[in-house]
Parts: sequence; structure tokens; C-alpha cells
Amino acid sequence: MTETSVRVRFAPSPTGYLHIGGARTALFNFLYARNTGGKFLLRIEDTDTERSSRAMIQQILDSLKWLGLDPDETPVLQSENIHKHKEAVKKLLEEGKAYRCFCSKEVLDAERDRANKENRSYRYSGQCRNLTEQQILQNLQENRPYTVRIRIPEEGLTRFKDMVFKNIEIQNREIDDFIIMRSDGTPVYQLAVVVDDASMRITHIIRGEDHLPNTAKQIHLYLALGYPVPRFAHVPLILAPDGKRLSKRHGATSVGEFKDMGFIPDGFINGLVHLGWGVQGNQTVFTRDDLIRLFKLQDISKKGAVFDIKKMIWINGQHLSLKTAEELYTAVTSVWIKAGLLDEEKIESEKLRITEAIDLLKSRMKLLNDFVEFGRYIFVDPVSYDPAAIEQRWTNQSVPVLIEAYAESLKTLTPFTAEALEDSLRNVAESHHENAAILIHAVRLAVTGFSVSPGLFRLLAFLGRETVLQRLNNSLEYIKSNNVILRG
RNA sequence: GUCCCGUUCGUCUAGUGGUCAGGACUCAGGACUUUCAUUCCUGCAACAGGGGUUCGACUCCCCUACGGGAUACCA
Repeated sequence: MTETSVRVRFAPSPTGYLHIGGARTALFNFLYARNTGGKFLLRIEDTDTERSSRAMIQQILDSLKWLGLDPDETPVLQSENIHKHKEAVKKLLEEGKAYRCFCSKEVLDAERDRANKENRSYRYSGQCRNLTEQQILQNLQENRPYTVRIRIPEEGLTRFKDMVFKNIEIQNREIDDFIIMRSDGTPVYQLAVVVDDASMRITHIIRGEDHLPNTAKQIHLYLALGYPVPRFAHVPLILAPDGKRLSKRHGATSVGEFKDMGFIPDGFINGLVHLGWGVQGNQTVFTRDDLIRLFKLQDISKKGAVFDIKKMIWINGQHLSLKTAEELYTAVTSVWIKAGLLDEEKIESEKLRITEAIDLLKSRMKLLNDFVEFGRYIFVDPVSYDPAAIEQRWTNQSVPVLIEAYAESLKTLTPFTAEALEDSLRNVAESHHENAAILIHAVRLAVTGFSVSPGLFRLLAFLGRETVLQRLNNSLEYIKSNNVILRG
């Protein structure tokens, strides 16, 4: 790769869990890097020590790992770069591109309040913009606290071409001489990002639309510091169903919660990518490789997207059927273990059998947790039967007779295969002058407890003679002892 | 308030001057002489409003409305 090769970063602040919005930003960065053969980096913006925590950093790292969005280089901690930030401020000060501001916070706040009350837009008065050497010296000698402000040109226009939002123009007079270093000597975010992105040699900044208005400010910093200005791509925000911005306080769900719901990474990512990205054609389900191949920043929409969990679940189901039972093995067995249906040893000892069970079920599942709810009967006899199904499938008076006859025939059936099981069932039905469907439904309910399941005969073959006979007998008993009303 | 941005079916989106405005989710029907939670088919449903420009606007321009973001010694 040449030195112009793409370097992008995801820069979360560890003040909370990684949620859907952050995950999507990380994903877009990752896809862009992979699509262009560039590097995907991670920087933790932990300068707000009050709100940041180690635990949160770990959570974010874990979530990214689960999503398969591993950074290509060691993650950078912003807090470790403070000396660089301070140096940059010093340099700006020396070159006169920034200046010390001795106005107190109280005075500033009061001015802002007044402006708001009078419905004027607030701007810094510029009090300290042109202090003389003399005045500055005197203030310093008096030990008056100061912040440092960047000097923004009073005239002119700042413009840049956003890769999503196209041409953006902002009048310089709209940009305040914003603070880049606090009175306690710590640099402010706006300065820190610019210095960090430059030192990480970031070529493309892909981030949320909420940073769009910050961009002009940052461009002035790049210019003042003599750094090359990177390209920007702002992605629209994700909205809650009421159209409001999705936030921690308002409907945002952490990545961990989606994992717990039973999403698999590829399904989740595919769902995520539809929030603000679309490509010509009718494809909805994309593998990771598809996305890497097709992803273009130009195809990101400018409109905020409302998050739709139903579609997300459907997409996850598509991925579940797309994957092989082997690929799903670890994920599915772990939910089964958690549900107490399996234990660790069997994962190894019954690998073949479990793989077959997954294969039987997977095309009908939407979330991993469905394997527990709808896959129970793979491991244990039904302890109850769906009441609606009882009403529908067991109330025919010939049901007990049919089940009994079928059970009888299964005692000696060889081989115990799907084909043989089906032939046998049809024979039983026919010899009793009944429709095979009646028996099929009755048996399914007996064996699974549900009115729905994978193909019945394959399932019976899988469960084996002993289990099937046991469950058929159980059902007979249930029908008898619970006085299931029989009608002709 | 000011600045910036946006507005195609309920939702996610395709569409860049001439299309019956396409697809997906959801929902409703139907098919698969075995169920559906799989699969397939069918149906419902959209260019925010008003002005221009043009032979012709969802597509270009302006205005209005609505929505979002930003306006911190937070990130």
C-alpha cells in the first residue's frame, strides 16, 4: 500500500455501553477500510475522566470483538496523548493563532444567558482577542486563570466537501473563537480529536451527523496546526420510532442486549447496515463479504433512519438459515447449555447428533433463543401441549386408535428412517379409512407439544424409536386422563 | 433565536428530466393432497405543500411547513 492508503478510526467515548448508533459508525468505518484495502483503527476518547471507566472500555472492546470489527492496530487511548495536545496549544499560542482568554466562566455564562433571554445568538465578545503584551503579562503576574481560544478569521467562508452531505459552507463569522484549553490546563475535545487524528494519520473521518457543525471548527484547527485536512463523511443519525434521536435515555439498545436476544453477528451487522445505507438492486440479505465488496460512502443516505427491530429479526433469521449447522454449532449449543438442555460434555460426545438437530431446526429460527423455545423437544419429552393444538388435533375420536396403531407398527419398523416412517403412517391411516393428515398432526403434537415443527418424519427418525414410542404413549395417557373431548 | 442538514409506501430503501415510481420488513389473502415459524405467489400502501425552470418534473431552483443536529472551560 502506498502512503495515501486509507486509514479510518472509530472513536467512542467510554461513558456507556456500545449501542446501536456507535456500532453502526464502527461498522461503516470497518467496511470502508476493508473495501479500500485500508486500515481500521480504534481510539478511546477517555479524556472526560469523570464519566469514563475502565469497565466501559472493556465492554466496548468486547462488543466490537463480538461484531467481528477488530481494529488493525493497537487501540489508542486519548488520555495518553495529553502532552501532544498541550504541545499543540503551546505552538498555536506562540504563533499567535490562539490567545489567552482571562474572562471568567461566570461572566461568560451571564453573557450567554442574557443573549438567550433577549433572543440573540450568543457569540464570545472577543474581549481578550486583542490584549496587548503588556496586559497579558500583567494578568499572568496576577495569576489570573485563563483559557486558550483559537483565533477564527472574522471574514470569509469555510467550505468542505462531505462525502455524504456534499458541499457544506459556513460563514466564518458564525464560528466562535472557541476554547481549546480549559483553565485547568487540560485540552478540550475539539483540539484533542484533531491532534489525535493527525498523529494517527487518519485520512477519512467517518462519524455521526451530530459532528457536522463541528467540522468547520476542526478544519480551522487543522489549518492552524499545519496538518493536512482529512476527508469527512458524516452519517445520519439513527432515530427512535417517534422520530427522535436514538440515545441512551431514549430507546438505544446496547449491542450486548442484541447478543442476549439471540442475534448472530452477521445478522446484526446486516440489519445495521440498512440503517442509512442502500445500494442499487433488490438485495436485502448481505453476507459480510458482500458488504465489504459493495460498501461505498457515496451510498450512505442523508436522512436519519428509524430503527426497526422486526426487520432486523427477519434478517437475522435469513442468516441463520444461510449458515451451516457446523458454523452455528458453538452459538446454538451455548444457548442450549444456558437453558439447561445440554451439558458441556455432550458438546463433544454427541457432536454429530447435535449438528443434525441444528440442521433440522435452523431454517425456521429467527433468533438463537428460538432454538430453546422451539427446540426443547429435541432433548426432553413435552411436559405440556399447546391448548389450541389439542383442541384442533386431538379431539377427533379416531385419534387415540390411530396413535395406538401407529405406535404398534413402529415397534418393529426397520429401518427406522423418514421414508419408512411415512409409509408406515400412511398405511395405518389407510387401513383405518382415515386421512393421513389427521394422524400426522396428532403425532406431531404428541412428539413436540406444538402444532408446528420441522418435517415430521425426519424429526421422528432423528428422535429414534424409543423416544417416539414413549411420547406417543404419553399422549395417549394425557388424552385419556384429561378427558379430551372426543368427537366424530 | 441563530447556523447547518434533511423530507419517496407505517418502517428501511432504489430512483439523479420522460418509470405502470422498483425492492425489503410488517400486515392481509392464497399455494406447497403434512403443519408453519421455512419457501413461493398475490394484495394493501409513498414522491410534505406551494410557486417557478422545462415540451415534460420524484428528479433542477425558490418559498413555506414539518423534522433533526449544532450552538459548553461534554465527548
